[in-house]
Amino acid sequence: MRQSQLFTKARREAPADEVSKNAQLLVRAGYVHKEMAGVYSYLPLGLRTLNKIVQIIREEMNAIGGQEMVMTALQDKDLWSRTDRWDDDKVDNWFKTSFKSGGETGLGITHEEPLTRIMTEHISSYRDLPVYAYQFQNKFRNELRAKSGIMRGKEFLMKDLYSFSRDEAEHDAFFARAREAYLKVFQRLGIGDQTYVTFASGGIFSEFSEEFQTISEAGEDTIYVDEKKRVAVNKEVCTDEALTKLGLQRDDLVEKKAIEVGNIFNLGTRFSEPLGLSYTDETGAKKPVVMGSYGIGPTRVMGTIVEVLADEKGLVWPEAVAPFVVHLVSLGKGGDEISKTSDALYADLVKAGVEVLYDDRDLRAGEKFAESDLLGIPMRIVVGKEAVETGMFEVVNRATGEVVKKSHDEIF
RNA sequence: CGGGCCGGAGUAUGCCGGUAGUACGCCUGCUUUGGGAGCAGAUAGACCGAGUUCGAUUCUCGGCGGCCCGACCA
Repeated sequence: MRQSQLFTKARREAPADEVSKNAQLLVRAGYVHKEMAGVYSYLPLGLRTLNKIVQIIREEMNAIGGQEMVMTALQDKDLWSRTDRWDDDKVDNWFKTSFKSGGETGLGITHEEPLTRIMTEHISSYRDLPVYAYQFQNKFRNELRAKSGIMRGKEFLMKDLYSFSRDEAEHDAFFARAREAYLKVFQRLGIGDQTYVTFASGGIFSEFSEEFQTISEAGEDTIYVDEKKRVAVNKEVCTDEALTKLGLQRDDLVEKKAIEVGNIFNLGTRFSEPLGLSYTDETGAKKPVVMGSYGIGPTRVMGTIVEVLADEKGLVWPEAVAPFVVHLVSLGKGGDEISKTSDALYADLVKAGVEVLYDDRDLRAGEKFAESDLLGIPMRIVVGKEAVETGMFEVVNRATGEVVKKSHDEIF
C-alpha cells in the first residue's frame, strides 16, 4: 500500500507512559494504540503482523489435527461453579458483570469449561476420540498489575487448543506432537533459537507442565538452561530432586531471564469428570475423557519478537511476521523521474504479489530512512537519482544493514 | 494485594498563591531534497472533586489515572 494513504503516523519520541521496549517502539511506529493500562488496540500495521503470527500458529495447529472454532467471551456462571472456578476466592481475576434480566456473567479468562461442555454433546464413544479443537480469542484477565507493554495485558489474544483423548497414553502421544508443533511455530516466528522447552510446575495430573520460554532480559521468569540438551527448568521447580528426575546436572545449567511464550499441560480428568464428559470404550465401560490444554498468546509473542530482535533504530521483523516484506522508499517527489521510476517498480511489485509498503510521500531522505528503520520492514528498496540513471536499486537489509545494488530483474 | 515514584501541549522543561512561558514535535506555505534541513505562520496544555484563600495549576485532603519492585499469573 501507499504510505501516503496509511492513516497511522510515526512519532519521533516514545510516549511518556511506556517504559518497555516493545510498547515504546510499537506505539512510536504506529502499530498499536494504548487504550488503558494493559489494553491495546492493533492499528493497520500491527494487525498485519498479528495476523501473520496467528496464521503461522493456525497452520501448525491444523497440521497436528486441530480443528478451529471460536467460543463466546461471555461465560455461564453455573458452568464455572460446577468446576469451582467462579468464586472470587478461587479465581481472583474475573471481569464480572451482570445481565439486565438478572444473573451474573463474566468475560472468559480461559475456555476449558465451555469447550468441555460442548464436547459432551459430540463425544460419547471411543470412536469419537481423539479430538483436538482450538480457537483464537481475546481473553480477559483482571490483572492487579498490567506491565511490560503488550506482553501482559488485561485483554489479550490467545490461541488455546484443547485435546480430548481416550487415555493417558493417547494423551501423551499427542502432547509430544504438540511440543514439536510449538517448536516449529517459534522457529517460523523467528525466535526459535532463543526459545527453550522448559519444565515448570505441572498441577495435579502430571509432574511437570512444559513451558516455552524465550530468553530475554525483559522476561518475568527465571529459568535454568541446559544449552546442549536445549531444555530448561523453571526456577520455581528447580530442586535437586526435580533435576534428578529430568536427568539434568546442575553444573550444566545457566541462569537466564525469559518470557513465557507458550505453555502445554496435562489436564487429566480435572474438567471431564465434574462436567460429565465421558465415553464408552470397546468393552462397553464408561470412562472419563483425558484432556490437555495448549496455549500461545499471539500478542505476547509479538511483544517478545520486538524485545528480542529490535535494535536502537527501531523494530526489526523476521520476514514471516513483518507487516510488509518490502519497504519501497522513493526519494522523488510528485511527477519527477525518480517518482515515475518508483511508481513503476511499485506497480511491478504489486503485480508480482509482493507485500510492499510504498513510501511515496514528499519527505526528506533522512526522515524517510529513520522512519523506515523504525517500522522494521525486512527489505528496503531505495529509489533515488542513481536508480534513474543506472537502473540499479539500493536494497538494504533492515536486520543486518547490508546494502546491495540490484537491477529491476534481480529484484524479482 | 503490599511497597515506591508520578500526574501542566505529542515530548522535555522554566516560573508561579494573581488563570501558563520556552524548545522540539505536529499542521500549513515557500525554499530544500541520500540520514530527522531552513524560513514564515498556525495549532495545542494544568486528571477530577472538595477544602483553605479575596483569588488555587501552585497549598491540604479525597478520588481517578499512569509507571516501577514484589506477590499473582489455569
